[in-house]
Amino acid sequence: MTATSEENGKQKPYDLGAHERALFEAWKDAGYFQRGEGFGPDAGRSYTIVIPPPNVTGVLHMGHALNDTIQDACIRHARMRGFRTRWILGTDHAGIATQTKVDKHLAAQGISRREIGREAFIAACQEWRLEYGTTIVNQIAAMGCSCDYADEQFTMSPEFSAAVRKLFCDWYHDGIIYRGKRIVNWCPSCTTAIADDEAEYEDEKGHLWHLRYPLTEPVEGMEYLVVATTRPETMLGDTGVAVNPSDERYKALVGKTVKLPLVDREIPIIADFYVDASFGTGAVKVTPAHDPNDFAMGERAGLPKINVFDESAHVVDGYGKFSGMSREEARETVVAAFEELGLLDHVDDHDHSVMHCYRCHTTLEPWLSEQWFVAVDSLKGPAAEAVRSGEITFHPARWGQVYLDWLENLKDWCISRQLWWGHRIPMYYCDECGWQDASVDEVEICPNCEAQVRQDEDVLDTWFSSQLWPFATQGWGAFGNEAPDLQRYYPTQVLSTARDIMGLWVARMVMASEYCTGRIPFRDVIIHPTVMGADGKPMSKSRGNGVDPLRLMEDFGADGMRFGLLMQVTGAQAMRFDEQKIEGARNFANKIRNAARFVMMHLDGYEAGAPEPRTVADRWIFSRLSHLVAQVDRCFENYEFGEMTRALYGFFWNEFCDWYIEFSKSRLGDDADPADRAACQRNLLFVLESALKLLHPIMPFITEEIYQELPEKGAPMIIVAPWPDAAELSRFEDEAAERTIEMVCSVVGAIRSARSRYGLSPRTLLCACVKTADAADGETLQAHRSFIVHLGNLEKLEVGTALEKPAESVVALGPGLEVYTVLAGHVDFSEERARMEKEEAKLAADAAKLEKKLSNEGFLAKADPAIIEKDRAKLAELTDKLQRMRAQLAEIG
RNA sequence: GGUCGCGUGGCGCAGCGGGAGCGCAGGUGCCUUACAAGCACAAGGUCGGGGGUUCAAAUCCCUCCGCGACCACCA
Repeated sequence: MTATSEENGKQKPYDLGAHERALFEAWKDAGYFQRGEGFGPDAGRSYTIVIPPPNVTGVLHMGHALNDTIQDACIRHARMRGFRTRWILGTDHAGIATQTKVDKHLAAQGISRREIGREAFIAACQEWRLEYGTTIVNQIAAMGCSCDYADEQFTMSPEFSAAVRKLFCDWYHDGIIYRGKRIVNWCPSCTTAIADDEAEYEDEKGHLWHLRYPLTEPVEGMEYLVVATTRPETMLGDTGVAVNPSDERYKALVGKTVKLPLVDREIPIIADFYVDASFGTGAVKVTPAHDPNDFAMGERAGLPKINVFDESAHVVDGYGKFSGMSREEARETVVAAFEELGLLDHVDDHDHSVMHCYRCHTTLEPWLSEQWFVAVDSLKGPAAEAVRSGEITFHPARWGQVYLDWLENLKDWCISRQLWWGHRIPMYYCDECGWQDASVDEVEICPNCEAQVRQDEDVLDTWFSSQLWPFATQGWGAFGNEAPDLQRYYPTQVLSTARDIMGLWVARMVMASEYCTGRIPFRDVIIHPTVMGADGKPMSKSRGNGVDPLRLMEDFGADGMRFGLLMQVTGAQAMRFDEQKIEGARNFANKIRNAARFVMMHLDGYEAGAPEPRTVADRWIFSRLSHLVAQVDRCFENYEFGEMTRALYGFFWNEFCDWYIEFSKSRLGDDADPADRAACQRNLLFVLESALKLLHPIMPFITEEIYQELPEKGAPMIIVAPWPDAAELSRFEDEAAERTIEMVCSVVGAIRSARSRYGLSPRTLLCACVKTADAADGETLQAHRSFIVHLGNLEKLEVGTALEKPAESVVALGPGLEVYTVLAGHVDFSEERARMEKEEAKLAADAAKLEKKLSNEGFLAKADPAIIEKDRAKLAELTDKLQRMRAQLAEIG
């Protein structure tokens, strides 16, 4: 929907890797992409998403890649939760974008649009659409997006056209659509009106010309009035000069007239509060036909509106030598003429912003013309209320205010475009009797006098049809609110989009939906951050900082790109694209594959059964899994995708792989207890399968691929496998187990650290002993000695409360325990001493800081007792550790 | 002009009132039979400047500086 112009080159469709393509086809063939029936307790609830329809001639860019990943994650999550899901896919005809492209294409063959005429041109557009329209849909498929490909929509399909005509007629008959002669932003190159939102401002260096306008009759000795303007050429259409009514300098002049030079027109001097007395000379030339503010002043003062430019911005007939000149020529000539007449007072440099066409970048001309408008006053109230009442929620929430501000400042919307590619305005006119009406059906004969009628030549703004997207895609045009799909799948749940079309599209959908269906179009609006280039600037061709998502998929896989993109999502308004993150995600996918391989290759003698925590390691990983599920659920609820990916990554890599799989190794060997091995196998599978499910919305391909290899599975494919139940898993939460594993890990870490400090190979077998202050801790460690022996690569491990420090050993202090690693012959005691002194100093400093805090009366009086208690415990631990460290130091002398 | 976002170790970011974290890059040691797209260990920051609120501030408020977006627009 946001414009991407890939110049007429045909984009090579992304070639899915063999695995990805096969999985995609399997999902599609099984019908999982189509309107789902749902399952489980939520089967009655619908979850619909409409894709922001990309331009039919567009190609996938990073914005789409991010946005479509977000939507696919949401819809896959909902599908696994058992909702009736539907992700509506389709493309936008993109009036001006497509027309420009086809125009260029024809021009390259020496064909002009005007020569071949409207019908032939539209046929050319259709041809173009058929040729290129599948490109972006295939690219979306390559990403693995689970859209309803079997029911692809198009904003100019017959069904959609019927909806567009219906709304136009309804609004016309309700008096919401009206025709008027107004100033519009006119593109002289595209020769069409452009909506305010479609105009782009660019700062330009310009001049402020000070022109003398001779008074018709001198007033109080004044012969002339000096006006300041940035656009001298428009003076040909001046019909007045305005000053501020409270401006003392000009009070005597109000009501008098000046003789407009060059055209010799006598025009009045009027007073209007719009004029800023402090700017320029305080006197403004008024050109109602070529400036929106002048138009307004002209209306107030009843000035005539004289159009001096034609549709291509050349001076119209009747202006002598100026006629036929372009804007630029006319400017030079007018200024020269003033200079010649001695009426050019002076010229200042002046920077100002100038409107340009968002399509072709031609400078826009404010131009008076007959156009169709939508009166927004009656529409904006309900649209604002929907957000104010919380019926529609923005994520992040602050965008709600931006939305409301946009509505607040909304002015009537110019919907007519002087293009050919688009929905032709369904207005019919009888030139014989003057009959005119809007009609849903085609009209050929005047119902009044039976003469031939003609249809309006203009087409509608593309956004006019886009605003119907959530419901016109569901049968509203043909069946109104009774449409079966509408009843089942409306309102939609989530709309995810970029912020630049918040007003243009989001707000208009709300207004249209409230009017047409009486309901909101969606409940949650996700405004995702803008993907910036590596330099922090918006991606653009001219900057050359763009990244092609197709290339990313080739290099890192669709899963890698998806996960890597979501990892970078923050609540901020922009994200700086970092390809290293995509690479990291690819590595993560590889890690998942390898972990799965490990689990699968240790299934000898596997027997199916329920997961059952048997060891503390089991209890620990189950507890961690339970927390993870709850966290991922929370992230989905709040649409926090960055946090979600970080949580999944951390769990899978740093907990499941780094520790749980390592713990498992000693339980899976030939000499292991068969009952424990069986439990371990089941538990590994259980955690793996759960993690795969949690990862599936983001990494659909690899998770499905592995799921298919699992020895048993609860669903034919993971895409419809039931989502892990946080409430059910919460019974596994086990703080004691988490603490125990923390202790075990810290002992292993102490041994590894000692080994590494002295440059010993991890293969060197060592002896260690752990002295605990608490007998229970000793027993716990004893119970897990195989883990410690295994991960610490020990040949001997002693645990006890009354152990002596072994000779030739180094020490590490933990809470209530001392880990001695024997490094016979390797220890450098001076180095060891230095290290321990450094640690002692740190402990002393930390303890002192805490002591100071705990002796602060204000703190004791006002702080949360739980905090105080925590700090006291912390201090006790630090003090204890400090004493033991000092004892250790004394011992080594 | 208005509104909003961002300034945290070399880089990209998380944390948003009570112990400064993650990823990448860089360092050291390892091809430990799931994974070198890997493993282990270690190093690295007075959280943009200043002021305020608080027992307590990276976290809240004000202000300044720097970067950026959006909306409006001055003839």
